[in-house]
Amino acid sequence: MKKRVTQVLKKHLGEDFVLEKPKDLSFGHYATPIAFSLAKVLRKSPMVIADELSKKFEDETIFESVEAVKGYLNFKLSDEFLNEYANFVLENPDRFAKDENDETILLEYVSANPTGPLHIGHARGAVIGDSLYRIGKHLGYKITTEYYINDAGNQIYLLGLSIFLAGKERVLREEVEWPEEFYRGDYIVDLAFKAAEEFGEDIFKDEKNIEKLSSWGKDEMMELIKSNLKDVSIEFDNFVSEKSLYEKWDEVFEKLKANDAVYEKDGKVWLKSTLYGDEKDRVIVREDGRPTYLAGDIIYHNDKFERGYDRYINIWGADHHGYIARVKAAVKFLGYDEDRLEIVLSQMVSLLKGGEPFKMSKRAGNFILMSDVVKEMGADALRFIFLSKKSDTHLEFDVDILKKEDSSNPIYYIQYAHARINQVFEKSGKSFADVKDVELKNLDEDSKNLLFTSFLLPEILEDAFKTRSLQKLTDYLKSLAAVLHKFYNEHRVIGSDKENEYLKIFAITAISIKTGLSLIGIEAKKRM
RNA sequence: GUCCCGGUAGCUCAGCAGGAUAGAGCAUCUGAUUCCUAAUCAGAAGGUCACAGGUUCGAAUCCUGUCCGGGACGCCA
Repeated sequence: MKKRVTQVLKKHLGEDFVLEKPKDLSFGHYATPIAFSLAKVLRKSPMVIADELSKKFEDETIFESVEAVKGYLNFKLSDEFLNEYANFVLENPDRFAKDENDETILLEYVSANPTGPLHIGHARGAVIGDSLYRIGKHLGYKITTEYYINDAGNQIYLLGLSIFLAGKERVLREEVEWPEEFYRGDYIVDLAFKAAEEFGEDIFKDEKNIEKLSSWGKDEMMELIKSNLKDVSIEFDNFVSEKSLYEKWDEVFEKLKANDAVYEKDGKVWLKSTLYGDEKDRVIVREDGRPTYLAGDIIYHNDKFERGYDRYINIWGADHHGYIARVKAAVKFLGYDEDRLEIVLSQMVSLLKGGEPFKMSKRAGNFILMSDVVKEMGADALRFIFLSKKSDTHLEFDVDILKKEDSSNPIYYIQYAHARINQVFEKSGKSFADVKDVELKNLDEDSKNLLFTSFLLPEILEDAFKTRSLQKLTDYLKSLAAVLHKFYNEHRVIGSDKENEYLKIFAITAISIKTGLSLIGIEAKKRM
């Protein structure tokens, strides 16, 4: 809809104008303050300019009126246009708000260490990533999702060691001296018992088995993580193992050397990341020859760029923000355009329950488990709350409030709007198809408003995706539901002389809500 | 000390590629149901947009500085 309007405006106003939605719909459906910016150039008052410009639109059937008000140019869409667009949506409900884009995107998210279950912080990134994927795909982008498994390095050894020691202590009932660093939490003990079942208790007698337990434990944890994700309807296209990438280390290292990106000092190899805006140079190979974590990420990003996507999006926890500069520097050293790599940060989450801090799970070693929260409030509510706030700001919420089944819970509010429409259709004995060909004309303001608001989905999606601001979609769904509820309270549908017109508009609204909800991973209910 | 995020209604937050009277939900108060689900709606009340300068016809929005809160500043991942 916005595209059509933009096209018509370009014809008369040129390329350069800002199209906005007036705060008050009574001004019009769209507006532009172009006269203000032209005022300086033309040395005329904005009012006069707007007045002159408005006359240019007299022959456009898409608008019912184009008015100049206090320097603004306000556009009201015509019934003719709205009806035509409504027909288009009802003919192709599955294609509503779909678009075509050639851009290919590699979206990496979650990528939590396979050393324990997912916690609430991971969940936020997971939900944002998944919804970005759903929306992007709907808009036609070719998106691949990927999970980077940190299965190399010290933390995997620590996992194996923790299981080993827990086995000694709890299965073999031996005295154990715990090191300073290890994974706590009852899930480690569970793993120890499971390992005893699978390999026999003797596995805890020889330290040589730690490696085996590491690898086995990592696989167990990946399965657990996948099932945590599945509980909120998230699946990945690819899983990439850090360990397997090291085969390419020599090759990548040569490339860095060839591009004069590294030097040796104190027996270590450093990346000259300072040259590209990092605070200091970073070690990528230690004195003992073991590559650092950054080395793995360099290989990984080299691998990503070799696969030739147009754009790379990483969703990271905000505690990694200091890491951005060095990875971008590495990408540049590898000869790729670092602007194609975009990092979306997901900030910290604080949870309350009944006004008190949400209890941390002893099972997880004092983290708030994603699975506990899902159990507490349900996947839909969790998804919704995470998506309704900007990703890069702190978020605090109370699970008890999101659990209530009334207006304080936006999900029920939206679901109820969708259910109401379906119940009206059911009561009327008609289907969407029955009202498809009804002509909408002489629409009253309320009808027009509901129809227009329902039509906004495509432009909202585009805006939300391009700015990576998914709260725009949840906000929109709330406001669309509000317009529907208001309409419902003020107009009787069944039995009115406009029954079929109203039903047709309701059908459009339902399609918009259902489509919007599906893109944030929530199924629209037909009855509540 | 450096960097990142934030400071908008009692609470949780939108708005911030400058634009019409700063919004929503919750909480508080008042009202609406013989009628398609009241899981709803209508209305009231609630604001020095942290502070101070600057740019502009116009600033919550952009720039500078200050204050306050959170986070990051590993050869951990």
